[in-house]
Amino acid sequence: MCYGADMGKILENKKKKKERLLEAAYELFTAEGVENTSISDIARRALVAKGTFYLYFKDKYEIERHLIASKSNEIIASAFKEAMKKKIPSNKENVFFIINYIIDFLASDPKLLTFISKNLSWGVFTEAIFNDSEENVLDYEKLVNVLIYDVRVNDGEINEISDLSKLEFDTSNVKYKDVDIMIYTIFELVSSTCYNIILNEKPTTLKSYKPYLFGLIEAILKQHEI
Amino acid sequence: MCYGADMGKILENKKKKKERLLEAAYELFTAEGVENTSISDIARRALVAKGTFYLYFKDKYEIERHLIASKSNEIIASAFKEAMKKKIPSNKENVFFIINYIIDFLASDPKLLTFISKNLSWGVFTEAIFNDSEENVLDYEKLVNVLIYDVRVNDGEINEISDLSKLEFDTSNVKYKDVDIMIYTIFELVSSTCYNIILNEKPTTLKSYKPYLFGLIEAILKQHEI
Amino acid sequence: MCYGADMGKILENKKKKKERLLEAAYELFTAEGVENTSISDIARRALVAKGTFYLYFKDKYEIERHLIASKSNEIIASAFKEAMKKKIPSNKENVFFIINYIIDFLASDPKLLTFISKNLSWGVFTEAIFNDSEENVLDYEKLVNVLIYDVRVNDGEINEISDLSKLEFDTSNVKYKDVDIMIYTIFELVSSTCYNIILNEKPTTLKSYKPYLFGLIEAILKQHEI
Amino acid sequence: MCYGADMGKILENKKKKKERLLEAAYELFTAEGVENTSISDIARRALVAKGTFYLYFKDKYEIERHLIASKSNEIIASAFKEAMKKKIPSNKENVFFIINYIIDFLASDPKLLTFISKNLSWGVFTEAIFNDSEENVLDYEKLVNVLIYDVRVNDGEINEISDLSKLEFDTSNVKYKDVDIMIYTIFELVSSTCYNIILNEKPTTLKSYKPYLFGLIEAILKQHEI
DNA sequence: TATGAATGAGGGTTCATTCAT
DNA sequence: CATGAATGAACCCTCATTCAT
Repeated sequence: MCYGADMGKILENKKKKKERLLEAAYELFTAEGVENTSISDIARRALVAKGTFYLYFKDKYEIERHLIASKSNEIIASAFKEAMKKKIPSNKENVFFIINYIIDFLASDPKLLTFISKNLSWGVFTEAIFNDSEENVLDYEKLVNVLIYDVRVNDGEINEISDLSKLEFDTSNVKYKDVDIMIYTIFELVSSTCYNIILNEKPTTLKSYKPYLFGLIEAILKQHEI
Repeated sequence: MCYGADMGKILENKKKKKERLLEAAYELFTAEGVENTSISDIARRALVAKGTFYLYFKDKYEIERHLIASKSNEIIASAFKEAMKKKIPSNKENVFFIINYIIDFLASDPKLLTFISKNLSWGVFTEAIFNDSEENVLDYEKLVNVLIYDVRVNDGEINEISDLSKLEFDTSNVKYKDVDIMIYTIFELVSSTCYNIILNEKPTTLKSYKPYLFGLIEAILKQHEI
Repeated sequence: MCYGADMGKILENKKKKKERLLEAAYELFTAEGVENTSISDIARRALVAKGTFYLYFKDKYEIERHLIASKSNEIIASAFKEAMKKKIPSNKENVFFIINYIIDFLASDPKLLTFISKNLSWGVFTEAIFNDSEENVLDYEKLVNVLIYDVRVNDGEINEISDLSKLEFDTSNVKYKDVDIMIYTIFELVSSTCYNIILNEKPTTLKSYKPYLFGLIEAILKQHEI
Repeated sequence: MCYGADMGKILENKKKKKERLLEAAYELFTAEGVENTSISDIARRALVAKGTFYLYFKDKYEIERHLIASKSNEIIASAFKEAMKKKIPSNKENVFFIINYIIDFLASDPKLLTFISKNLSWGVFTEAIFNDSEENVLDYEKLVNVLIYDVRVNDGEINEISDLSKLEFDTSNVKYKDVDIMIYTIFELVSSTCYNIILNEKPTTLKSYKPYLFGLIEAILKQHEI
């Protein structure tokens, strides 16, 4: 029948379908919750037959994992990009900028926050970073650099990502030990405390909480200073 | 269903049916997850007819809330009790003792940790404390005292629980401001960071993480010192 | 998309399934009553999976409405067709013929009578006629013509169905006012009185009741003569 | 235990419970519909244990039949009583008065109408009259007298109720044949036509319909005049 | 590839009925 | 007589998954 169409178009179409499924799923997940969304719903919204879903994803949870990974990376990558632009010289200021960027981003999109936070943990996060061979993968190495080192770092010297604790750059007069633990702690502190505060303004508002939060992050950095 | 001859057992069952349902639900929730547990499963495991479930609980989530509240309170209450026994004079030491107790308790019961952590947030926690008029209710007031004030505090002076931030006792030479935010932060920090560490020993072991954690708690306390 | 080759077959099959469901439902409704028939029963009898039912009908009552409408229309349409064939010149005789036809039809199929009479009211009847855009729809306009006007009526002149009371054709020397009320009264009288008489022969037999009934219908017609 | 109490009180209490159950059922049936009312609901509203229901009624439908019979009789009896009071000399006027009374009564209580009309047919009606040995039984004989004979009728002459067709009183100058059929027709005509008209004002209002209705009743009476 | 009709297991929920007290 | 906890069958409905087209 229609098999005379050129292959490029078909492939493009295929890609588009996956994209549409992801998009549809995201809209439904954020609006109704993952548990209240059926594969039928997703397919219907993507204007795709139900059976087609299974050509791209195993089940609802695979699409969920995809979304969590890509949405997280999206946020972090854009924070990272903005930080790069600013060329902030101080490590601490860089960390602050990035975290502040992420918090404000999530505060401006509570549905995304709800979706991400209910599912995202540091475990999922690092898993996504290291295991996902897809296009959205974040360069964790660079992230760390932006977060805690001066951007003038020599790239060539960091290639053993899984051994972050050994990263000790001399790019400023401050060095850190146990960088992975440090990042882990910051990540968990920020995500867990901000969730309620953004969504319910409890026990206080985001604005009035930030001084405490950044004070603590400073303390975490100090803890790991050598 | 055939109950056999022993009437005493029937009576026992009647009295403890709710207990049995809670117990069965807890076992299934921790083993299979809440979403993968059906009311049928719970009833079957509790050796009770499916319809009987509805005599005690509205749905799966009511039983879940019950369990979260009671299990949390159990832990916190026993930590609190132990702390009382010790009569630790210093506030900081008290806080450290209680948090350490809870962490070790959860580390010794990973199933409980999985269940609690997936469901417990500070919001649920305080809700449980303030709204639940059931038997397991924790005395939040005393908890706060144990956590941050000297135990010799005069109880009569604290009765406005909802205005925790105004509690400023002169029982030690240290006073705190924004106590609710302080507790919130500690709670979220501890629960979110310990989850992965206990269950996966990632990014490090509990033992090696504790110094960082308690260092941070100390920083939080210092932040709120007046 | 392009798989339209055997769509005809699929659609035909679908139509058959709907038919089977309707048939099964009808048999069960007449034998056991609507309230005593479950969707499971209907699906089982239609040799179809339970879930399949929901592909065609929202619930038991949708199928019931379908059946009432189609069965009623079937009867009335065939009465109407027969009357057309006869080319009876007198209005009154036309009305008598049609009503008599319907009564005899129902008397010959008590199950249908039970089903129809328990559910059919004039409200349902007219609703079916005007709102249902399906294949079984009766041409109410023509029905009215056959019932009370000479069949030589010029169709073009009647197109405002909702304003039946204004239909006043000069096709015979008799005109009627309040035609809708007239039809309503005849409909209700016939259906309510015949129900017991056909099913129980109480308080008399159908044969001996007919003179009274048709005498009354004549009186109704006379009431509305202008 | 309480078996020392006098029997009168116990019996009275028993009667009260039955009464309460009937009352509760009526309220629920009219408000929610019979099918949407459970035995639990009835018992709860009657402030009686669920098991107690079964001491008085076999099931929901027994209580329904009770109610239909008693409510119908209530209406008819009060119409009858009012007619007696008026001492209307003419048969026709008597019939008109009673029917008008009933129609207006039902029009003023649509919930009762819904309940009665969905269930009441002439069959149920006469069954109730003849089979029910309870307190609310209507004196059908007197009813007929009031409806179609002068009230000065000699009671002694009518005692074969089941042979109503033989009742031919000389109390006015008008005699009727086939009285049972006559009453049947009037009953069915009135109840079926008034249902929609009262509840939906379709196809017209009650007020504007009455002339037609009473015209027809007059025609029915005339049909049976000897 | 793509489709969407069909499936049927399994979930939640209700409720008439029983029965030990 | 009265109770009401317990039962479990039966209901409705959803939905992941399959498969012929």
